[in-house]
Amino acid sequence: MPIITLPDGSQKNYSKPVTIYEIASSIGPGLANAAIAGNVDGNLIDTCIPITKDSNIKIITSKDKEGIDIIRHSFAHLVGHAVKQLYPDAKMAIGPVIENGFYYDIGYKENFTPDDLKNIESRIKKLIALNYDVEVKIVSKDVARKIFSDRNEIYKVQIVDNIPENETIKLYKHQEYIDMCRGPHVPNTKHLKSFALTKVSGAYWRGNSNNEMLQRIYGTAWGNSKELREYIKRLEEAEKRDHRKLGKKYDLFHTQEEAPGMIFWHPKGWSIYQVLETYIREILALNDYKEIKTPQAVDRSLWEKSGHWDKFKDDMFTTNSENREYAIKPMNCPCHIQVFNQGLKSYKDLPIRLAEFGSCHRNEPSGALHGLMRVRNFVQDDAHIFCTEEQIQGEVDNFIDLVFEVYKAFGFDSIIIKLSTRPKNRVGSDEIWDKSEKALSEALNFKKLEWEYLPGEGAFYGPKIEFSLKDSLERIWQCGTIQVDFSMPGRLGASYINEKSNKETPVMLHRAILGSFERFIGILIEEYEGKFPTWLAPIQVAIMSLTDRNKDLCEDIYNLLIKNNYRSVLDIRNEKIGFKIREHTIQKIPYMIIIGDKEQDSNKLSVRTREGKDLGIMNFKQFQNIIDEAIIKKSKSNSSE
RNA sequence: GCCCUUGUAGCUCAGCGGUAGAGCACUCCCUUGGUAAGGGAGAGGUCUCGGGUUCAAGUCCCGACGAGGGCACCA
Repeated sequence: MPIITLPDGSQKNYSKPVTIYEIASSIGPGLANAAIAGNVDGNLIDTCIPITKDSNIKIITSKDKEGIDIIRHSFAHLVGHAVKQLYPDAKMAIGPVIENGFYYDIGYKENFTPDDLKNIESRIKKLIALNYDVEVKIVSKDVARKIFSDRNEIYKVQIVDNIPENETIKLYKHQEYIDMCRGPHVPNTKHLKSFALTKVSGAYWRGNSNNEMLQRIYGTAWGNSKELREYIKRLEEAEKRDHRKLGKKYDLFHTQEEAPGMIFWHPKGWSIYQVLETYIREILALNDYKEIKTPQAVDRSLWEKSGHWDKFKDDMFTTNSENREYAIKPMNCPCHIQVFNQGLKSYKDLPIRLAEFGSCHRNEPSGALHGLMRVRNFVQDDAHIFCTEEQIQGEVDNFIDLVFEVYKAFGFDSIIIKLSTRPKNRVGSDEIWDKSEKALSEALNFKKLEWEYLPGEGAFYGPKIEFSLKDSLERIWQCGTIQVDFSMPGRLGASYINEKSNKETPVMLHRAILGSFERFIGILIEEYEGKFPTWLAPIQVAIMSLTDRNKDLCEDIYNLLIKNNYRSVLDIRNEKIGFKIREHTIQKIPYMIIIGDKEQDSNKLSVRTREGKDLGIMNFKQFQNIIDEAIIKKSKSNSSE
């Protein structure tokens, strides 16, 4: 005889098993009508499943986060219902919930187009309007297999076959359509209102590119139409921050057909790049790194020894000269070991930290290229630390601090940390991998950081910690990294003399703070929406004349600015001051100096910020104090705010 | 690499079988104006490239290349 405890602590006694729907009805018809599912002692269940024992329950509606996810999941089933009506030969595979929506993977003889999407969408609307009940049925594996094989649902049969033998299967019946799911699902399609099918794409069955490609239909769904509108609005706003759009708008860089995946940096974009490089160079010096420079193309024999030729031959650009084959370097590590190998090293020399702003080329698949984020030629703020085993922990600790220090300077607060462990395709013994993975996980735990494992995603020579950042559309990009490598130094003959006068192989730590300059700048553009903090801004000051009478003084001040290393632009065009201010504001130039007769007579400057704030009239020295403070603070907004 | 979409003036886009269009930017002229767009005139395009269909192709079809969204990949 179940005693049901509600979230407010009140209890209800039932003389027989009771369903969520019945409990909701006993509270009120409104709640019964809104009930999507129930949370029973932490587990979500359908509204029609009888509760047999004493439980704490909560009625889930579309106002709950879980409710929205259930709605999204049920929408996936509706895609199935609609698709099977329109395309009876379609074979449904999987239809999970994702962030903000859902998708369904479908096998079909033809590929779906946006027109198909429209048809499916309008059919879904018709089905919703029927307000039909969704029926739940719990069956055995054998029954489920029979149902799906009778219906020629080959993917569902495969999924059934992968479910453990003694488990039961829940079927959800949407009129003539039957789907399989852990559930719960909405009890009636009346709960399904605000949705849109957003895109079609191909997706490999079971995520394996050796398998056939299925059609994936993506959708978004929300508790009400307001939430849906807000979501679409958010997407549109995010798209405006796209670094590829802003790169054009602010004249930072471009790409063109002749060099896919490689960047033509324009003066303004290159200015950002150089400020970053200078900053990182300061950081390296403060942390006892030595900067080096190594060759761009190296004979294939070195890549054979390092293991790259074996693992990444097709992903390297190669070139020939006088019967020798060279690879354009895809990484700097083998070259750094060559530098280390020059001259005999003592344990007293370690750790040796060799840094390079190394330009690397990787022949990435064409479909992977993405603006500045994924390119074929990029420059890493790369370094390799040669050390003893005992020194690993300390070096990793210090590096993690360094990454946080640098990311903080850019205002990044949500850094995603993952530890990628041994992949299938790897070099080195299991013992070495155990040791390397442990070193990294212990360092993370020591720092009390939130992180998670990424099994099998490590580099072929060692595990890695990844520090990732999100772009404006919430896509995650790996930036910083530190990787433990017990293999490559040995393969390439690196050694030092230890305390007992014996030759020993050093451990090598691969590490990068920004990752690639290209990707990091891409993230920065989106993070700042083109409104770069003064220290990074490609143009820091615009100086403009009010009338032609003020041109000469403007030129003088412009020269004074550039002699003091302020990145400046002179605007003495015959245009109204409002027009000039508008243009430079749109270009997000932090400071604007206006010179008219008033300023000329008093030998002062009128200063305005890109935020529209009038800083008033001041002399050059006073302006310098203001801008210097902003530059030193690296702050996101002008110091005047 | 795979699936869908897409490629017109410097930029953003319209045109979708019948002599290439708009806005902004650009050039010139007038205007010298005090804090987010003053006015006028002009110049600017083998419509990504290569085939094909047609009396006629940015416009329809095929292919290549690039780009966008996914998938796979990401040392």
